[in-house]
Amino acid sequence: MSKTVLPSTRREKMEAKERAILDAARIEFSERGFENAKMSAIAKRAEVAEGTVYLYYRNKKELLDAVVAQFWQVLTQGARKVTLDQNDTLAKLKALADFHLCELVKDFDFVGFTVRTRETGTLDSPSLNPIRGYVAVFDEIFQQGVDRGIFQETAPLWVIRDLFYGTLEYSSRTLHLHKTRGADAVTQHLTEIFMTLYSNVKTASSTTGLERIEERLASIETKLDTRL
Amino acid sequence: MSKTVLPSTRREKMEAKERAILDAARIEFSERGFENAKMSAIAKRAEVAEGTVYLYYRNKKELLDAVVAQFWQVLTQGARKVTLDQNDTLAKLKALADFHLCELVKDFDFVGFTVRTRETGTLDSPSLNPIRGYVAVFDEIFQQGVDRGIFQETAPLWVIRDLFYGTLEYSSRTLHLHKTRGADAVTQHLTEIFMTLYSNVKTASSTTGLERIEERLASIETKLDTRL
DNA sequence: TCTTTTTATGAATATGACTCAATATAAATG
DNA sequence: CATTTATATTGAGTCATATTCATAAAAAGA
Repeated sequence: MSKTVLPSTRREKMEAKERAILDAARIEFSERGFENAKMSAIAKRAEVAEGTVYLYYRNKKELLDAVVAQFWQVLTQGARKVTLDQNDTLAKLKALADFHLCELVKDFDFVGFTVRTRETGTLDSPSLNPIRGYVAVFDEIFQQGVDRGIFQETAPLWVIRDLFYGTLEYSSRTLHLHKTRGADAVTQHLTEIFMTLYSNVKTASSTTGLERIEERLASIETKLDTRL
Repeated sequence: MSKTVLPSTRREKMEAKERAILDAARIEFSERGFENAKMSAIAKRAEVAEGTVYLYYRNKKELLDAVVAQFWQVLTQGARKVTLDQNDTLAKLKALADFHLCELVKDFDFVGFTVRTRETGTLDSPSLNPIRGYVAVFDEIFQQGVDRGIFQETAPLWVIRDLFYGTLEYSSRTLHLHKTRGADAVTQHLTEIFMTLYSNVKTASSTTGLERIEERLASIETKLDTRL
């Protein structure tokens, strides 16, 4: 029985060391980029010998993969959290878009790392799974919208998903280069697209168009009134 | 005067050598990727000594930059050609989208190379200019649409541009991984977006004034809601 | 032809990822 | 607790390859 109780000490030590290496690698990679990051520097930062790194990660590339995987896992947690705070499906999407764009601009380098990871990875390489988990967040929200009857799939889901993430990823580059511009405009626009393109609210009520317009105008008026 | 007439021989020789190196590099890079490409192999392919390469390009990275720049230049030519064949603005956009997506899937590696190039490049690094020239193709077409009165800028141009290229680039990855899926669905969908979102053709469809008003109201509402 | 300048060469250097025989540490055993 | 066995760590050494530089070849000029 001791085998299952005590080994924790030893295993814990190793796990701590693995974490230390991973953390050191994350810092080194994002500070210097992949090419310029030195394994020796990572080892020193993690306070282990150079050879030790290779006991935990087969090579530099695999170490990068692990760092990237961790990045997407953390991002997924954040996305889930931000998303749960919203009730409305559209608000969830907006929140996800804002979060995603903000994080990508902040940790811009990791997008590049991810591309590099993708280059060599096969279809079901473990390093790609965390990204799968991340994109699934969008899929779930959109699916929920379809279930609730407020969205309709006017195109294959993957097409819509690529529109969403593609726009955000590309915009993050632009925003990263031209720091002045606002991220709001992007997510705002994206939200509008989802409203006008996939929304299915025609059947929502049996009231006439005129009444609906009057209702909305009244709502807008009060909102504007309270604002000023 | 001989200085301006005869030097052509010498200069031409050098230019030919430079081209040979660039061509060799393009082949080597796309066959093996950046990391695995060997400078010695490039030199051998170009039939020059290893040191000669460094007379024309400061280092491996700069050689890659040159290859990437050439790639986008060629792409720009292709895009211009494909685009000029169309009269209708929307047809131009569709043609550009089809071309872009097709080329990106075909020469998928170069997208990765470009990211690598972007990583180290500053805002006006020469390696980024060819990409500028490329995205300008879209800008011109869209602007033309605005001028002709069939498009309206419901968002800043850069936002719309990023939607366009972002969607296509991201989709090219998906298509590259899952070869089975159709690229048509993507460009088709994108075209629809441009039709419904930016189109300004009052007479085109059977939409009533009521529906249009509702759409505008909806747009105003999201703007207000998401502002909070 | 001889001199000077430019261009090309590839052996030598430098760097950094990766290996492995030697060593230290921990667990198991008696 | 001493001893054996298993596991983990070390860092000096190997190897591959990008980059340099003294030297040579080629071209231009006189």
